[in-house]
Amino acid sequence: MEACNQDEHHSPQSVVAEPSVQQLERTAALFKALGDPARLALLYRLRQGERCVGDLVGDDKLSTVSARLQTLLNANLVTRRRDARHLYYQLADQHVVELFENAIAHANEKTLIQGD
Amino acid sequence: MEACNQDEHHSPQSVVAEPSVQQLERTAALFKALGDPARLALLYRLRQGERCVGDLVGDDKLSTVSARLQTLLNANLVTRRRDARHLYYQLADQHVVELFENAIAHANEKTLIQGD
DNA sequence: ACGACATTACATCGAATATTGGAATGTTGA
DNA sequence: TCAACATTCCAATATTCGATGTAATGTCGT
Repeated sequence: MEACNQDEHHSPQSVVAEPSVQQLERTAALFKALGDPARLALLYRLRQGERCVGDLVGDDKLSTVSARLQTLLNANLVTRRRDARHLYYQLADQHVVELFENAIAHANEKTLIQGD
Repeated sequence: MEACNQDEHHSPQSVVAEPSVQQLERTAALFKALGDPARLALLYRLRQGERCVGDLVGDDKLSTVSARLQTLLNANLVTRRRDARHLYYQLADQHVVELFENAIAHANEKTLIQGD
């Protein structure tokens, strides 16, 4: 069995320094939260500014949207503040937008061949 | 009910131009594939160069690792080439590394408070 | 073509996750 | 404090996902 070591370049560029198990888990959790079209759509709408839950309810149930926002909140992708009876959600930071756009770019790039 | 439009800044910066449903789905699929510690660990190991499946089997079953690689392949995160009986997997592009590192950075940044 | 080996494909099962209705919580204005 | 409203919490159900054993595929050397 074992017999195909390649070991090409020991690139010391782009150093992340051995991600720990915890780091991997956190990062995976972050990606997992991003891994749903409905949640991505929410994030996208939040790019235009903060919104309260009621504003974000489309055809979905309120509790559904609330749960999605909760997921994004747990992943630190959004923050929220209360104003009167409303809870306003907002993107956590510009970082998120970048991740988002990078991913869309990558996703498009890699699927050009297969036509849209 | 409906009554809390905010509409802050119509930021024309960072333009992704209305992601279509398909784009959202693809992007979500990409993130979903990244949303697992074991798969991230595989990607991390592939940063050092291409590896065949046998080399990547740790304590896990071969079929398990193969399935993970398949998931990454479907998401266009890795490519593979055949050499004799071995299939060598490789990161699809530098894009992937960037996404990965951005995410780790974000994940760390956002959890500093809670101690490691 | 045959036997050995590397890897994938399929089917299954248990675990994790999403959706949703309804009850509970918190906030406001009177 | 009470009524109305915005949102979350909880529990049940439905769906999706990951790990894995086994069968199948593909490749090599002879």
